[in-house]
Amino acid sequence: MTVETILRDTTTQAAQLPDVTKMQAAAIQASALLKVLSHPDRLLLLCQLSQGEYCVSELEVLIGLGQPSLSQQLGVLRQEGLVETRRAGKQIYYKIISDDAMAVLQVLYQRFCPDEEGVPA
Amino acid sequence: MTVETILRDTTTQAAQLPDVTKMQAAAIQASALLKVLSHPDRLLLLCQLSQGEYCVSELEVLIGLGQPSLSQQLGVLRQEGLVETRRAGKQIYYKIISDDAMAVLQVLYQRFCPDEEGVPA
DNA sequence: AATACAATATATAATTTTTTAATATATTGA
DNA sequence: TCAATATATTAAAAAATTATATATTGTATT
Repeated sequence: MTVETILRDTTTQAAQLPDVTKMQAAAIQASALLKVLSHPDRLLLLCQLSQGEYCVSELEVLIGLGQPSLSQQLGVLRQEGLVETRRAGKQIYYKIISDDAMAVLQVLYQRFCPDEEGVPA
Repeated sequence: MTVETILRDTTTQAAQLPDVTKMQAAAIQASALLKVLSHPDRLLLLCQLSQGEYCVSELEVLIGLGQPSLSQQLGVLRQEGLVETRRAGKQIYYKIISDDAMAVLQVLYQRFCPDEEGVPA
């Protein structure tokens, strides 16, 4: 089956698709973001950070990762431009600065973190 | 810094977070989905499939992947339960059956595929 | 029914990349 | 000098990539 056959066939939506080159460029960008998120520890880190700023030692306790591993994963998030740091004395605080990441996190939260009723008083 | 210190500190939101175990389980599930999506060819395939059903030979032309590689990536999508197949004669048609995947794709589309004005007549 | 071809899937293997994890060391600030 | 964090190193393991070959299933033809 040739491209022409497909494009000629008005019963498919192929003729109305955005052109493949642009889609490829977008797919490369998007998949790079997803790759960063597709790691359980990093994703958990971002979930935590989606709720506010935390310093490394707090994250270490909350996530349960050793310090070097944690710093390494935070380094990945920094390199990819998903988070930003702020120093306060000895501590370094991290927060999310990527809207794209936040948008994906929100969908994941809706889909994978079912609302639970708070424990009634 | 201890867990107790963090949880005692009402200035953080830590005390109100869902417990870490549940978050971890969700993170593992979610990151598994993201991992499947975090591959440019597979993501492009899913973008295409988000617009309807296509058979392998159509995808081969549209995505520009060789047949064995394409079948292999489709196999990954099948194994992960993201797509379903239907045989029609010699062709095998694929479509997306994962709502989770569709939800993520939709966000990606909004974020990475800027609306273009259609070519005016 | 026997043959041949088309569409798709699977297997194999070689190569290269990534990941992971542990340990050590460096940097910066109090 | 200690606490908090980052970086470097390295060994080991796991994954991805690509190419090629082969198997399966269905259709068409004789």
